[in-house]
Amino acid sequence: MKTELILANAVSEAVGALYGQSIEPEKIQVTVTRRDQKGDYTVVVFPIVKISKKNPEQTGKEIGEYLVEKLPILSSSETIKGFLNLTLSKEYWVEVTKQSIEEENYGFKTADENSQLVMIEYASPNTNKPLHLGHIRNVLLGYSLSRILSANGNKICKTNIVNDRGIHICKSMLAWQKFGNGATPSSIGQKGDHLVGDYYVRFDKEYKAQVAELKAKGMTDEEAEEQAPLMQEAREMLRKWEADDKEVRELWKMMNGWVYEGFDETYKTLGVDFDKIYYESDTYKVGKGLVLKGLEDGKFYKREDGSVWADLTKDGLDEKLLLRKDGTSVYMTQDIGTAQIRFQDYPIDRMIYVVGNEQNYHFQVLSILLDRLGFKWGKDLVHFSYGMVELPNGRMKSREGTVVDADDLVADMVDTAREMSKSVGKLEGLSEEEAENVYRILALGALKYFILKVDPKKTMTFNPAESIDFNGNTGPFVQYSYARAQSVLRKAKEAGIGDNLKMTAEALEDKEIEVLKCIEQFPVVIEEAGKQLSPALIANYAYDLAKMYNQFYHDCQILHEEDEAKRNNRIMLCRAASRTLKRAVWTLGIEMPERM
RNA sequence: GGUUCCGUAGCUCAGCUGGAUAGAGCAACAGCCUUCUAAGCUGUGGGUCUUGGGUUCGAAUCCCAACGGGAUCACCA
Repeated sequence: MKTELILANAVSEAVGALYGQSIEPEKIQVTVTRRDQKGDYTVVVFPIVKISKKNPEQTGKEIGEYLVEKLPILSSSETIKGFLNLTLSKEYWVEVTKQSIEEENYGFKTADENSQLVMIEYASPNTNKPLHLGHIRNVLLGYSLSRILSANGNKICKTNIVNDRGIHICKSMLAWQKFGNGATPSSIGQKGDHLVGDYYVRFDKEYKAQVAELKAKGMTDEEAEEQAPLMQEAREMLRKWEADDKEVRELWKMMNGWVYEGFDETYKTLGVDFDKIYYESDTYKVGKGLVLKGLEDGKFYKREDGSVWADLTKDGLDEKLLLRKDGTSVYMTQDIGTAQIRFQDYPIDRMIYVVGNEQNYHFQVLSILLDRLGFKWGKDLVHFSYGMVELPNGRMKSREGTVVDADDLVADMVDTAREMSKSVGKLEGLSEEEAENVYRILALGALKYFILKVDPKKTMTFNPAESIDFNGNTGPFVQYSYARAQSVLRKAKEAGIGDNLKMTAEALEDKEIEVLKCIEQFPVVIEEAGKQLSPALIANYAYDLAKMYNQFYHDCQILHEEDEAKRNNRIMLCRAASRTLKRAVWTLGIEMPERM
């Protein structure tokens, strides 16, 4: 049981015994004691004063004395200004260390047959452009959430819905047909998603030229945009695609195939994956069927022009289009279809969509519609909404070429990690291959931590120069703390200091208890992060622990300590701290280097 | 305009369901490498928590309003 809970229960009991009136344990606030005060846990006594009818000092003192008497894990109590500070016994901390080292799943819960199945959708790219910085935030958040929920004992299904159809893909296809000269990823040595993206850009360029030409001949903007031959050809291609034209479909399959290979590579370098990928080309028709059925059942209505709408005015929203007058489906219809198919494939208890906050309204509507159509999780679906990533000079704009490409960014960061490591002269003695792996781990650790440590719903600024920083509140700092601890453990082993050391309460020092207090909080943090769906909570926790450990590490001797009991304690602390760090950071998808 | 999110140090961000003197990092300045990793540690300076009300023993945190900023309100996805 969590320590906070034990203490809250005990206080509740104490209040009953001392003042003859009960108070529920939930109403008692137990928090970790401020670092500058003596004690480990603090009980706020103000709410109890009403029952005790005594002043806060007196009340705290009485409860404190009662608790120390009854609870063996407590060693002392002290009341300051209405805050009852409790100090736990040293034996207790020895026990915590033991648990955190020996329990494989310390702080984590394991899924069983009664666990909820949570499906998490993330990434959701279009197939006409490579992934960019915005996708990175999305993918890292989604993947981290899956790990956090898994650590909280949920069954997880990671999924991705690929938007593989529509006019945007036709634009790429058309430009490639016209200007590509048969270039393929292998023939020109370019990643498939980048190749296809380049032709999307090419389309735009040629199209604009045509529009300009037409306007010069006296057309209005609208006319020119409408009548430009390229746009007409792209529309024609989409019509052919819809009509299952063999040639267009072949081209579509081939080019999408290139894109998927490119995406897979990016996902792999980022260290994320999916259990099931859905494609809109497979799901968009299903939504149409559901909408028509809903129309029959009177849940939606048809306008004179033949378009189908949902009336959401009772829910405080407006009316939403579900099928165009020509009977084709829109975005919303597709999402309904995808939901249906997923529900058939898996017994989903909870659905989480990781999608940017520009779609808040869409998901509000989707939730109501799914609920209306009878999906049991529709009402409670979670739109995990995150803010945009901005650059120091403003939003990313593809037109201005300020989009930060995902692959380029990772490559840049690996380069920086390599340069910095070499200039500091670290990693000497490692093989080229081993060193490269460390650079990769550091670069990704920096990137992931930088993005995950901020509150998802806030728009964040991504400064390429600063994000690659390896000092201060960063991923590499956490990794560094781990690597140092590993180094101590390695050297202890080399020196023949055995594996089965025992921690002893008598030799336990205050500084060590500070670190252990942090380790003891780990299960609480994981649980809280699961409830709040917050990777940021864990990232900041990991930094706190790493910092505290580093401070501890810095001002005491470990291997050079002559007192054997103290030395053993410190080595054990290294082990406990590094394991907890590694476990914490696992939920963020960050790897730990054994040395750096 | 409607809906919604945000506003904390010069900059980037923490601050959980109200609790003690509002915290980190970066940047600036001053120290610390014959000792287990200096990607580190220690210290100094830097704040009207946007503003104004309210709730109460107690508010950065909860409520209301104002101001400022983002997103969205398409037969695009």
